[in-house]
Amino acid sequence: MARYEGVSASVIRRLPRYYRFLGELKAKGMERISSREFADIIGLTASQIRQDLNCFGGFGQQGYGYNIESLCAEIGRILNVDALRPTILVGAGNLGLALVNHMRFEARGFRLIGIFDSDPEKIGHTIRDWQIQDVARLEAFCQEHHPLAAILCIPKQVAVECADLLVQNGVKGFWNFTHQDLSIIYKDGIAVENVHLGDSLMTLSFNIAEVMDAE
Amino acid sequence: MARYEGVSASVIRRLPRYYRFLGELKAKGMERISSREFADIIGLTASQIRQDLNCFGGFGQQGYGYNIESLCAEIGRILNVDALRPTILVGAGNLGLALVNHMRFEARGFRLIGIFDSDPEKIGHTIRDWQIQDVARLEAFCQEHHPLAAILCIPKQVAVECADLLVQNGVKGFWNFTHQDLSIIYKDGIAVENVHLGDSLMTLSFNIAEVMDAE
DNA sequence: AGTCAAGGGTTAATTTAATTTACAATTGCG
DNA sequence: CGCAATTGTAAATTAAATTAACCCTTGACT
Repeated sequence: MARYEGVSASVIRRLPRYYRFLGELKAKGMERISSREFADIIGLTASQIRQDLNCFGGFGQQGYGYNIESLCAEIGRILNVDALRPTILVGAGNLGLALVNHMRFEARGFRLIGIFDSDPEKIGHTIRDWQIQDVARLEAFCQEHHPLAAILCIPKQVAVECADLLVQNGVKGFWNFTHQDLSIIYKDGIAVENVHLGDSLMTLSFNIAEVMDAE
Repeated sequence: MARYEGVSASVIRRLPRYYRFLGELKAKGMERISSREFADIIGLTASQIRQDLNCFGGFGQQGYGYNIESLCAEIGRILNVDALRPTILVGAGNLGLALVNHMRFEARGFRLIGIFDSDPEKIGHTIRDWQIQDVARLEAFCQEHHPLAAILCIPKQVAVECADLLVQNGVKGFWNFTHQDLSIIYKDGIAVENVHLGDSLMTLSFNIAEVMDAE
């Protein structure tokens, strides 16, 4: 049984936002906040925030509000940001490398343990602390180091083949930047977060057309 | 009046997916498809596809199905992928450059006309066809070349200042990779597409914890 | 030509989810 | 000790997404 079955996906998607804003407030030195103040900052309503949080338990105090530090810690625990799952990157192109250089994986529950690519030009090069390995060694690596998560920045044509191999070797989640919709393939038991940047850009295209027509 | 007021955001967000799959089918040489077949491929139901498309008009033929090429063209027209809006990139770090190198902007309604950064180390360097310019020249550049869209890959602290300057100089839409939620600031008249990769990664963290607990 | 099966257009019905409202219960503070 | 603030929570409301149903057109086959 999953920990939080029945909590809707939209609530889950708001948690990282709460976490992000709370982290900023904490950094500013604030100690407590009411749902109303928080709502103004984050752009929601007070009751929605209270209701979202109550899906997971009561983290506030009546008459006082929420303690920023402890609420932040609670949401971090719900999101499992301390898990430090062994994670690999497959595909060391521009995008993959940008992610390695930019993302604070350790602050979000992931620990990078390997980078793979098929391009002989790239294999052997070192990015930060990691040496790019031949994707041919992927299965052997999995059997030795047991990654739980994988970041896919590879061409669509090889995405399914690669993902299947990883699933068979124990990977439980994908951060998927390929054009292949993996969520269609793995219905249960595997977590997939698709990031379709192209779709996002086209949505923007539509919305720009809308606001320009509205004038 | 906007062109498609009243069409819900979730329908809009499905359009790029339709467009993407139709493009693949077209590339495979297929000519026609029924809503049922398409539903199986894309992972939805036939009637949802019919209903989504009917928000914009009737593109199919009863007893025949949809002509793939013309449906693809229609959706492209709705999404405005032929607009070729003058677009700038602000922030030439790893992520910004990965986007420039990877995204097919021209296929999605955008034409890159300039790249800006504040780092003297970067200014002057050439990426593909574009020379990185000093962000101090941003306003002058806008007044001369009138960009309509901007891709923001800059630190949170300068995001609002930069966005305000661009809005004042006619920019109508942002593809926002900063941690600053711009959609809170610009309610109407400006299109904002936030891409919070950190939030996406945390959502994955939650979902991996869920599937692992479910076992 | 005529018949029939296939399949989209369209409206209605259903289900589900998101949101708001409301108020009792609790706490901090003066 | 009492008041103002503010959460917890359930109920009510609203909105949206989804499914179902059926008519109508089209193309294919005889």
